[in-house]
Amino acid sequence: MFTLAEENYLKAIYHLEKDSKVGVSTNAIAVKLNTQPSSVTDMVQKLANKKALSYQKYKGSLLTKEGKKIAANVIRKHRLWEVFLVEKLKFQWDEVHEIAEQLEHIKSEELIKRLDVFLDHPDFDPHGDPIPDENGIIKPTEKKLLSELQKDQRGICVGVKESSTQFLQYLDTRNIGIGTTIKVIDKEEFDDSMTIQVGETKLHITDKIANNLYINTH
Amino acid sequence: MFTLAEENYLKAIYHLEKDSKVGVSTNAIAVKLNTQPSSVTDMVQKLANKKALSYQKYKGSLLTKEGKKIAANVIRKHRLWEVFLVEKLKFQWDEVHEIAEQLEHIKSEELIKRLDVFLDHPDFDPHGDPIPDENGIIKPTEKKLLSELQKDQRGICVGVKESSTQFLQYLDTRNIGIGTTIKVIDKEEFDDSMTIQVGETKLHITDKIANNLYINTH
DNA sequence: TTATTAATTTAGATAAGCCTAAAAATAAAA
DNA sequence: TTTTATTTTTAGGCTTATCTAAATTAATAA
Ligand SMILES: [Mn+2]
Ligand SMILES: [Mn+2]
Ligand SMILES: [Mn+2]
Ligand SMILES: [Mn+2]
Repeated sequence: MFTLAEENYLKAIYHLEKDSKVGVSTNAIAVKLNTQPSSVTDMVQKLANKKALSYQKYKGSLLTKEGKKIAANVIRKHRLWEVFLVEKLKFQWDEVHEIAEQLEHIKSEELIKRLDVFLDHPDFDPHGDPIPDENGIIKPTEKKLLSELQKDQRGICVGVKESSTQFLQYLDTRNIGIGTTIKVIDKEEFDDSMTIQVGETKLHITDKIANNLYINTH
Repeated sequence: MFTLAEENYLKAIYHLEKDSKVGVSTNAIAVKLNTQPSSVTDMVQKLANKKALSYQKYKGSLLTKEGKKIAANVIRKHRLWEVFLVEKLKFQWDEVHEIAEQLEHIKSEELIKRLDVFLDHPDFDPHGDPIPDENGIIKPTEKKLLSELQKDQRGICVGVKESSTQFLQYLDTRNIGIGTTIKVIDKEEFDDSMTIQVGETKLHITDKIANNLYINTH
């Protein structure tokens, strides 16, 4: 059994591991969890004892198979609850993360099984993030950043990379959401800004925006 | 703000206070929460500092207005979640308590407000217990114990006093639930057992059963 | 009313999860 | 390859929520 704090560490390390094959640094974990590096050292040593990750002094941490499974399951719960909050309780997509941070730690296999059924086995959360299955498997999806699109290319917005309230509300006011069709009208090489078409309206966006929107071009 | 542990103490004291106007004894709280009396002393002193209850050495504890409000709100959340689990996720009524014990501590006013709407403002939980409103008010309901009924009286089962899995499953196998009409066919003075009619079938029950079923005779 | 028993509190520990400050190891720069 | 800077760990503390054992107070019985 893993405590709430332990689950949060595993989840953080899971997200940080994503790209790098090399050990996740103690400092990176500390930044992500808003704690001190010394606290992280304590905890990763504990998690190493519990076989949830492998850890070598000064070399960082890597989740074990077991650790990955725990982390993926917490993420599964987080995202299923977010779907529930948006689909059933009619929350906005920028309001659900904090609550899901709490709900993801509720312990009951049966609860999640039934929630999944109740929500009709959703594949993605309200931010377009994929929901791992019961075994922690995430099926890969076709998507690229809007910034990677060329002039005149079009696609459907399938997710956000950032999901801060600020960014989500920015998108809301511009009528951009999951499912929205976006076409690149023009790209400015100098500052990587672009003009896009959303519905009837043209919009000029900075690279920061274009780097945080996932698009499916198929 | 109150911690999970503090909320559990307040809830326990709230339930224990129900009848007695006198202070709730330290030992009673310890028994209810399955802790040692010394732990209770520590905690009630802390809660007294936080103005959630009044406490005098050797005299027990009594919730303040504030303490009662916190407790009632936790109970409100517990019962709303139980309704959700049974009505929406199709859990049995004997399966929901443990999960609700966790869910009751999720912190979000908005969540509960919306859950209440989603469930269509239920007045009672799956065990027939009343759900306090946003102000912690519980409207009094007409009910008496089945054991208080006289021969030939009839009524509708509106709640259970005990709600252990064992008892709830006992009722399930005998087709007794909230809403079931029960008629007293006969009462045995010697051991307080009774014969009751449930649907087409007659059933002989002990005083222990009759003392744990709430009946509305109107 | 005194002696005994029961209830309650205090004292002192422990584990989890965090912190600050100092020491040690590694990485980067000169 | 030294020196310097950065990262990471260790040492020592703190808070919350527990516990056990001992002391104290209240209740009950003789
Ligand atoms: Mn989220
Ligand atoms: Mn999300
Ligand atoms: Mn319950
Ligand atoms: Mn209930």
